[in-house]
Amino acid sequence: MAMSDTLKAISDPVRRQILNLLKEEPKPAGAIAAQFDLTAATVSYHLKLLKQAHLITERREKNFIYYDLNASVFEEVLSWIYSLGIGADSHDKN
Amino acid sequence: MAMSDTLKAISDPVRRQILNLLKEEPKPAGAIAAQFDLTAATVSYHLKLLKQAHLITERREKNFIYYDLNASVFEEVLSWIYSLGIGADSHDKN
DNA sequence: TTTCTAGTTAGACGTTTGTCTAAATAGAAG
DNA sequence: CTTCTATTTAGACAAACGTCTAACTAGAAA
Repeated sequence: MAMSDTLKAISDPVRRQILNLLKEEPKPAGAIAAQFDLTAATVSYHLKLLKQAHLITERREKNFIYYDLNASVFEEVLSWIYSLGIGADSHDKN
Repeated sequence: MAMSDTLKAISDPVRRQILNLLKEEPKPAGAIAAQFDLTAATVSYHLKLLKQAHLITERREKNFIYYDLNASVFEEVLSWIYSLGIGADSHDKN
């Protein structure tokens, strides 16, 4: 179930771009929405799906809701991809 | 465009299972379809999407069409995931 | 050439998805 | 308390998706 949710979540380009935006630091919903030619409601819908997939977490501060990336859920996806036998390229952290 | 196609393709559980089936060796469409409670037409539809995403290749032999896994297209996906800053776990080939 | 076999293509149909507008909520500020 | 700000929720809707049945195609076999 978990991996299915993760892959469904990142199958949409808007949601992938949201993750890219959160790579550096947490951002409030408004700042995220400002990067797209979409209504705040639509971006909120995408944030909800990312949250349900545990790819982001939220934290309230003043009037703002900050969203933060949680890339750890990708572990399962990586394991699956590698189980298929990936090419000889190196994607490790060294 | 390429990564989008890849992620869209693997967002469906049937298509992921097809890739799992092809991990060991190429298989004809009929043998693949036999693993699912779906019509041959439906499985053919999934094979077409996987083929368009270059996740599989096909080769005709006698009356059969053999499908073979091409996991190399995952490279781009892996690069993106790692660019998000993944956890400390090791997924390399050593 | 006719027929059989493996698989695809076409068309229909219900479900899911992504988007919008309008209304609602939570909390900050006055 | 009232109002303003940031964001979500509800409802509607078109487009995309996954599935089926029926018809078609490519090639093997007889």
